[in-house]
Amino acid sequence: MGSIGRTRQAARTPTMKEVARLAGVSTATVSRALERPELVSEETRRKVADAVASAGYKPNLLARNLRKMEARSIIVIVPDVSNPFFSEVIHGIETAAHRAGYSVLLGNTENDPARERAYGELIDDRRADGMILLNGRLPFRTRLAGAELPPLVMACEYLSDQDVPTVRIDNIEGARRAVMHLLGLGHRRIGHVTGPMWNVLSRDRLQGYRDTLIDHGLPYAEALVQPGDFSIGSGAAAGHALLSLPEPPTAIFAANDEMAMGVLRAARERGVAVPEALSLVGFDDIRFAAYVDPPLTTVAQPCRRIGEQAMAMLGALLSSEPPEERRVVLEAELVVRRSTAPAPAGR
Amino acid sequence: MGSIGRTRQAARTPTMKEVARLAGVSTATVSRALERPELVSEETRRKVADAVASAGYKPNLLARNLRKMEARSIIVIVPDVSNPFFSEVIHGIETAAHRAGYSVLLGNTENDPARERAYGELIDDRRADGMILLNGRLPFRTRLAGAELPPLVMACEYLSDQDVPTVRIDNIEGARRAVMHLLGLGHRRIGHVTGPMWNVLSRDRLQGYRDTLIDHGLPYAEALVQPGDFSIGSGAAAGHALLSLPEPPTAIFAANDEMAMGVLRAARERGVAVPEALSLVGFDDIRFAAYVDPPLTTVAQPCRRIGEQAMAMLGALLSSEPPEERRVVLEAELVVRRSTAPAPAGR
DNA sequence: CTGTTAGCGCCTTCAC
DNA sequence: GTGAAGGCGCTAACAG
Repeated sequence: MGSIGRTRQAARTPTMKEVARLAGVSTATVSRALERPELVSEETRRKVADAVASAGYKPNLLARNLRKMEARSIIVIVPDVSNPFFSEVIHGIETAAHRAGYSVLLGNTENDPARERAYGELIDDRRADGMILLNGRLPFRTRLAGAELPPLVMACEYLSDQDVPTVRIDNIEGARRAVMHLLGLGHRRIGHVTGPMWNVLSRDRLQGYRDTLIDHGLPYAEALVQPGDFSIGSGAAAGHALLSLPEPPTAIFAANDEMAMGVLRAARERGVAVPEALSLVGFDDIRFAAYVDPPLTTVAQPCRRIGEQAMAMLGALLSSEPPEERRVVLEAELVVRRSTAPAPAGR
Repeated sequence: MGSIGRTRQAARTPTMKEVARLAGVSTATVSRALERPELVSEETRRKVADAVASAGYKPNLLARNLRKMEARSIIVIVPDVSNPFFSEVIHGIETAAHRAGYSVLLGNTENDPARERAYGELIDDRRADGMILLNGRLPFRTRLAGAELPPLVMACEYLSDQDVPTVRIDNIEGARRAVMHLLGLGHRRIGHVTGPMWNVLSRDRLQGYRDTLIDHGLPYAEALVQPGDFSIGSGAAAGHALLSLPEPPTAIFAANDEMAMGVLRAARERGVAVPEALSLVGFDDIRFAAYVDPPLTTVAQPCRRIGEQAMAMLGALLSSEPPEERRVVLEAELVVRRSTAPAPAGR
């Protein structure tokens, strides 16, 4: 096609060739002047800079990426961006990625394995160099062994049967701290609202709950453990179930903050005062945990830091530095607010 | 370099050329078989499909994107992903983008103009085809006129002095509905907590508040209007200020839900019962508005739909269809919960 | 220090 | 219906 057919649209956007012409050098030199100026003489560097400015040139990253065979972006696979816990982690990832010169692609999956896989393929497609998983399932159809795995880091969740680089907290220990706090306040009948049992985090928190009770010579009573699914509604249902027991618990540990809020609602609906008649501990410390009434005592996950560290680890993987550790476990701290109080004297 | 030097790494990932060889056709044919199968004979199509399968071939989108000069991705510029309101909108955007075959790049800016610009440049860089803005400032150094604007849609916010495609609600009307509700309950002293005044949405909501009062023959009293910045803390401060007035309001309309929660806290701290002694209306209807105590009456923005529509509009822009309308205004509905009640009889 | 050359992997006329 | 050829814009050897 001759210059006649060229549309205004296409004519816009100067290319490196034009900059080279303007500066009176070769494109190779322009390229160098831009990416490794130390290889270019002071003077040439200036000529190029001027040409770039006067042409309003911006390198075409599509071309650069093809040439270098890298996308300079990573994909974050997450069940639900609008979940306050995940969005905090993503915030951390984004910060670290930006710092490292990577863009963040968002893959919201609603827990649909098909969508997980679709996003996982972005790596084969070469549109993403690496991937951070905020859920506990690898997004591949076939079971890959360690060496075949693409650059990938799991954040929050983890896999016990595979060696996948991971950043998370110790959920068993977190749960232990929650229960210890309640025991320290004199509670002996402590209920638990679990997350979904297909989730490792739920299982770990349950285990932390049970182990701590047993370690302290208390019985593990199935009746005091109600299943939930991390939603507020499920927490409310579980709360009602526990509070209508013949001998209701004086304290409840919920496996996340949303469910704790549900329990709170159930307690209110039944006229059970928190913390006077019922102490309540959540998990995660999402943004609103401090603003319910009463403010929620909870096990705080360092969400942002988890995100930042996960990205840092992925960055190391991508530059094929051996990441210093493939399994980082951060501290989760109990934040005591006003939803917990000493056990009622009666019992 | 000969085949000797080829690393295992590079050898992996079959290219279209190899598929062509396997199928005994040209690369052009493979390309066609993949993208426009109707141009290829039944039989060739099958041969190609077989070759693709046996080679485990996946097209390299980096190359495709360069060739077609499009990135198939859009960038979402947002002040804070972990803000529950924004994350809902993003959720909607992501859903629509996925459906339309676009990837979503996340640009979190913390309201830093430099970062806004950095992300805005992704379009010049050709790493993004279009952009959705969740804040009210164009991310360009120079003031661009209409025709020069890249494909861009503003969601939630808008610019009054420029013709930028926009999806949002009518904030003046939303505020009016909030105040009408309070008036209908018999309140006559109604306070308002504003958002930051550099924000159009804040100004609109304030205007809706004032206009409605005046339309109903009530005075607009500066003392009843307290500035906030959309944060819970600022809401609490404003709440204290309003409640310590000689003649405190019997109702408060806060320009967003977080600030309403802050007011709620202030009321609690001062022993003012909500809704008995103080009615409270928020704005946005974020996820947790329904779960504070008492559940918050609020003006609900259709966050997801705003996101989806914004992406739909951007999609139209990108395929250079003339979008049907460049300014969509969605309905915001008042959701009445339990934080509002008839005005105390006394006054 | 700089220019020449040769593609990255794909798509798209243009002929046949 | 198919193949040959050219090139998207850039960078990485390799000479000079």
